[in-house]
Amino acid sequence: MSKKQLIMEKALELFAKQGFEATSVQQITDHCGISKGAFYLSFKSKDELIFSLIDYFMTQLISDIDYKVKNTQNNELLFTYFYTTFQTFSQHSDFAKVLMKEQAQTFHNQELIEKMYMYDRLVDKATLSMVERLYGEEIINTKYDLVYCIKGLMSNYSKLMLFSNVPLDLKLLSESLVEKINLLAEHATIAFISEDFIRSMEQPALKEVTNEQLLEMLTLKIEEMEESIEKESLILLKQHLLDPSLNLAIVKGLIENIRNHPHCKWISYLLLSYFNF
Amino acid sequence: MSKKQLIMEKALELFAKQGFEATSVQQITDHCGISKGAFYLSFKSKDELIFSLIDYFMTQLISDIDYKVKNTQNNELLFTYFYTTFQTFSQHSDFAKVLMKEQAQTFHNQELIEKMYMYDRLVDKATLSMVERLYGEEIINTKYDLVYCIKGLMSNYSKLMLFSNVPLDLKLLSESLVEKINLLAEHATIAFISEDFIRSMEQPALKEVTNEQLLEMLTLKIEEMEESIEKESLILLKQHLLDPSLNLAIVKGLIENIRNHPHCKWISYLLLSYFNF
DNA sequence: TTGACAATTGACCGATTAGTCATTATTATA
DNA sequence: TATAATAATGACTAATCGGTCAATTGTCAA
Repeated sequence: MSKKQLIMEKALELFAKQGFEATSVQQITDHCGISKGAFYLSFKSKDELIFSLIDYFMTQLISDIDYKVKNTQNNELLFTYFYTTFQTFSQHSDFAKVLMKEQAQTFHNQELIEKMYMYDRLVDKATLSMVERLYGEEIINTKYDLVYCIKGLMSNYSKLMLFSNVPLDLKLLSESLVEKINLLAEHATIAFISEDFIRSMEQPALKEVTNEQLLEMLTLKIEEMEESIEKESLILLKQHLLDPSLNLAIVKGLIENIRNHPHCKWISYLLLSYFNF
Repeated sequence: MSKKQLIMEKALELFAKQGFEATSVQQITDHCGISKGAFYLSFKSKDELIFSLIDYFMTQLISDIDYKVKNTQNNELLFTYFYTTFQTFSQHSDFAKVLMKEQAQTFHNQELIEKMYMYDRLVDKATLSMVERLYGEEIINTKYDLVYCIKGLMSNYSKLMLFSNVPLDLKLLSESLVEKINLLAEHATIAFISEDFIRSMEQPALKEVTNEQLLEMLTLKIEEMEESIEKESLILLKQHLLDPSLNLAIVKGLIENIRNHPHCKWISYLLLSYFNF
């Protein structure tokens, strides 16, 4: 076994127990029986290690799911989907635990968050195409909800599987979920998640906007606006960004002034999030 | 506002954004505009702060849910359950985010993990009693699965609500979940989670609260409260605990008086279960 | 056996953390 | 106004972190 693999295996055990942030490089190297320096011969940083782990397992998981979805008869498809996923989680329970623990944006590395988000979307995509193939036109309104139900049930039962130490009957579990999802697909009528909603979520998450960016946008906007309360408000807001002197309540009011102007919606949205309103 | 409250509010904002571990005490005090020393005048450690936050919100949430479950007509119960929970999450979205982020055993403080586990079990308990009341004998085999489905769907849709920045139609969301759960309750036949399984997972949850504990809590609460109907009610309840003399109806009324005071939710929940209401 | 090179080590570094405490500022009282 | 009591401060400590690198050990052809 290469040193890299050794580190990945041993580190995964610790991450599953304690979480990524809570595990130090020293602990990992102790657990491997190597020195700290040796760690950095295999990985250039601790981030690169978790990056490798997530890439290694997620590519496998997603290609597995995708292959199964594409190459299974309809009558067995849903069962296969659940069963293989649960089996994979069961076989690689340490990784699954890490995934569960770190799912909610625990990482500080922006690149890693984006990677996780991308993998999540890929799973969604495979699930959606399965749902569409299985139920066709009859669930055209509720298909996104169906995907979210599958996700919700899977993640909750996975938690049960991973964090209870009782060995579970994964076939029975998968069958019970198949029954549930079939029921929902055939009889549920109220759609909550619409196509539009999905599209609005798909846009890249807003990065924290900087003072400089806001100033630049304000300057441009002020130039293009005609004399009005809105323009006056923008000017005051710009001055406040350059030299903060206004009461927060006043700032909020100024943003409120421009919030409904058709050309200022975006900038007011950014200002609101900049000032944490 | 007391300094303690200020710290709790400001810290919650940061925890929601960055997570508990990733937020330093220095950041919190900067955000409050106070010194680091001042923080330790209000809380004896960073752990005590997150402890207080979780206690403060979870006691409210659980007593709210419990009360709703006990005091809503069957035909509206499930909707009310979903709607109030989503509304609470929406109103206290920072706390809900912290809850989501830290749900998977991220904490290192053992006491805190146990506390979270206890609260989780209490929610399960309230949900189970709702399910039993709604569907009675017909779901006797699948009731635990039903509870887990409710949890899974709720947590997944809550994530959607909290981390998408689009305002959502919570009534529609609740209605769609009501439909789904009704379908599962009425038609699902395959049970995965058995009574035995639950029992094997069970560790001591809420111990029966004693007269002495209640007296102590009441004494503390009475001290910190301002003159009001609520305080008067607490004093009468304390006297009744020391020397039972009041009619049960009066006791129930007194508890009702304090039930909606934000600082009395937990104690009223404990009183209700103590008197078997 | 030697010497050149590669692999490995762990003491060390700067940064950051939770938490402390002598000092200073503020408020209440006489 | 003077004095005591209380509140607040921020420089400081000890510990831990990820990451580095001069020094040491191991390997193997000559």
